[in-house]
Amino acid sequence: MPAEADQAYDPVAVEASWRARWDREGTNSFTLEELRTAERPFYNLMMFPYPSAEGLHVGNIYAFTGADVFGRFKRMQGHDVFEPIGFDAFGIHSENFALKTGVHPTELIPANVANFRRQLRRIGGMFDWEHTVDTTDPDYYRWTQWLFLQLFRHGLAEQKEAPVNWCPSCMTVLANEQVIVGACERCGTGVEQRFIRQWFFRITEYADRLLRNLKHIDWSDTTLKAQYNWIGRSEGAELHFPLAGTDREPGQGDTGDEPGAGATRITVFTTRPDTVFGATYVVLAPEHPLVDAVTSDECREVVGAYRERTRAKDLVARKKVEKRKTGVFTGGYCINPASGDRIPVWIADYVLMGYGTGAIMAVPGHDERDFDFADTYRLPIPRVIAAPGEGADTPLSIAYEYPTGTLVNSGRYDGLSVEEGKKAIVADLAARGLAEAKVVFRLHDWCISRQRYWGPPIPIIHCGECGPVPVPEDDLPVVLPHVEDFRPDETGVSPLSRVREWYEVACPSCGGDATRETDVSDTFLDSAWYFLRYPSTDFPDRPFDPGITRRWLPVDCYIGGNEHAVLHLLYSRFIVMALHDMGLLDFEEPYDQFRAHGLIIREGAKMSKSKGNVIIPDPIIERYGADTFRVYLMFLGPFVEGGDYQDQGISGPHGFLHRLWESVVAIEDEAEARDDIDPAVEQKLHQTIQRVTEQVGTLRYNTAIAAMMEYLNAARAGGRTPARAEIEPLVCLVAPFAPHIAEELWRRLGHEHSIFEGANWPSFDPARAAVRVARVAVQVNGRVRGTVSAPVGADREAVVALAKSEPNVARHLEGMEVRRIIHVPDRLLNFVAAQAAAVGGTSG
RNA sequence: GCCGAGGUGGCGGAACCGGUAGACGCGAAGGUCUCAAAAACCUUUGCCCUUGCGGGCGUGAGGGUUCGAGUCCCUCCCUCGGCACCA
Repeated sequence: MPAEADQAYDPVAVEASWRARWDREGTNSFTLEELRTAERPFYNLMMFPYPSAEGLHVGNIYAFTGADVFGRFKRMQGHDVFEPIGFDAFGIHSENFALKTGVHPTELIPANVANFRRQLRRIGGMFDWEHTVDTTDPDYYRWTQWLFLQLFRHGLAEQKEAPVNWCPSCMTVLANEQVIVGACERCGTGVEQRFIRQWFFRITEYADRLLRNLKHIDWSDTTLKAQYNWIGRSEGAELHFPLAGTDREPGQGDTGDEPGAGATRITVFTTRPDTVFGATYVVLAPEHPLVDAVTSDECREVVGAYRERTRAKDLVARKKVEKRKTGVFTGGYCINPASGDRIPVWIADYVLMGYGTGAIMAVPGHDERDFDFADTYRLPIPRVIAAPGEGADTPLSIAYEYPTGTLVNSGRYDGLSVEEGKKAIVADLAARGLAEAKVVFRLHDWCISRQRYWGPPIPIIHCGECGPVPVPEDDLPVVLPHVEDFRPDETGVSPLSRVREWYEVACPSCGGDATRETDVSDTFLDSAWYFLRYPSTDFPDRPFDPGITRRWLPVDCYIGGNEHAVLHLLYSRFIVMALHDMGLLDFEEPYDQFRAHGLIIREGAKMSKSKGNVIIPDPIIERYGADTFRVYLMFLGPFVEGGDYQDQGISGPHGFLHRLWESVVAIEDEAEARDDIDPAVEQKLHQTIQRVTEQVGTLRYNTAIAAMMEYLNAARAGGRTPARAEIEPLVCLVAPFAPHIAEELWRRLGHEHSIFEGANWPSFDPARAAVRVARVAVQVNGRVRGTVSAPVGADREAVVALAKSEPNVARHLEGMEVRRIIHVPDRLLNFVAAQAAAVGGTSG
């Protein structure tokens, strides 16, 4: 019946017609009723993209295809798979683009989103277009602002002073990525640090729980490790070093270590209190509040200059490792609480105010950075830990940092192990009020303030009388006002504060004159809860519906890039944990399973716009079709590791789909099943179903595709036409990878419904997959000398007999004495043999 | 510097739990079909020696354990990704 033209595989036509049918029939979308009643809900999430002007990047397509394959696979196994997509459209890139091209983000973003939607449809993702999210939509960010208010109410949002990168020429705050070797990326002016008041979420309160929960979530190993290291729990102690005056005036000791004039001691944090006898000086961060108090008059000028220089460094430079450490002596001294020695106080920019107490005790003998510093400034480097085989006087040529050994030069603690020393010293100092055991985390609080335009305004009103007052929830959203030119001006105030009718408001609490917060929030806040919104987009009056949320969350499978291994994933875990504690969610981890995918490179090189080697998907899809493109992307390497896109390689998958098409077309008109199923092909089919099922389930897509290719090759070997029962299951196996062609072939095989409606994933019969004859490798002294075929499970004697009758094996055993026989059933037989002893003499 | 991942044919990559290294695909060579081209199909393809049978070598380098190592252990080299001098 089909016309001649209908017989040839035309991917573009097939794909267009099936996309239309999916839309028409709502194949991939849920109604509210369906969301409420789905019996086997499976929430398949992927990281939503930033809709750039360049269009969908292959990296995005790679990630989405891999996630979509998994979703379709689950669906064919009978799950109700919800697979939403959205747009993470706020942020710095739109602002930059706008400043460069003059296109306002409010025009740019809708155009980009429209283009992304077109491209996303084209790649054949199973997206539910009835449930999408756009973070710049006031109907979305209204709830982002609501979320801020919940955190504020529960004491998890607070204002603190914090440093930012400031470009004095652009008069604006820069992100770390906008600072290029200490200069502004736009104008090249040197960047400096400024301290400004900003909003923080107190994620550190959750540090311990965020760390503990890592033990029971099913995530990629690398991602778990990254989170573990990022949170960075370290056990140690705070030690107090009483001030001891300057060179001129001796100090007097009392208590209290509050920063400022009255303070009389420096508190440091250390993980190695056992090395305290080796602390020969103390270093303060240049910003430390005690610097003024300890600095002597002689040193004041030098110290002031050094602090100036530090301030002039940008945040990126501060954190970079420099070989040569710098610092200056303050002229002040303090007392080592363990040894009682009077030791100098320095300041140096390798000590950061943001970590621990902003002060360290320097133990040059046992810390590499302190060693370098002491070496540079000729400070003493005593040894206080001896490794096995070393003594108290063994010279140190480098810092000995290993946490094992014995204490030396440490008074009455000599001879204790590192562990014992830690305990004893902290206990004794604590008894004298000079120490407390403490756990610190390297995780900082989450700064969500952005001094920018393109983001959701933070819903706070500042009132002279009442302080910061939350915007009443009924007044949400606080709509971002349209500012045509949001460039900063000489006034140095935020662009939002120039919109007076927006900026000036009555205080919701007292009614007096007040002003709105002009910072917008971090885009990481937008993405910290978007997965809660997707299934509830049908509800305009609540962020997430409790019933729907209970049915669909937590997310069953989340696939995304490891570039978000830390921040995004950690922040969303924190938000969910906080909402859980507020009683708004009944789970505390958002993602049951997370898998990080790899990166895709091209012809061995990283893709970048500047190199001009970026893959542009549209022409490839036009030429080969989305199905071929998808199969190729999944074939070129293990999904979790990424792979190398080689332009010519796509012809392999293309040919495969062609052959599959031809095999179906060759039999589609046949009335009923032919009877010529080849037993060998049948066996291979069952093996293939087994392999593909296992491998797709564990994201080993490349080998799953290889197995399918191998099977099709076998079914068509010698020009044979596969029978219907041989080819139909393959159509199903291919479907998650190449959904359009699978639908078309499924229809041609006589099925009315979509291949994705109903549990069409084929099952295999282990009995039919079982191998009956094994090929056993025969070795003589570990070298393969032949192969024999033996029935599966054949015993040692039988295999030995077969092996010995193999001529080449027999030849190698001639004149040898077999000492041992290793038999690995169904795999291998190894004769361990030596030259028979009897033969004397030599031979050439 | 630290953390993480990884080094296998001309190329991308396979290889269960230590058991025939190189599946699958690209590329290359030869062939079939065709007026021709494309597509498709068939054969060969790790390197070296050999007409053939067969043999030797071979998974970044060097050692080790083992009947047997791409896989386990030690030392070293290189590549990629991430980063925060975190005390």
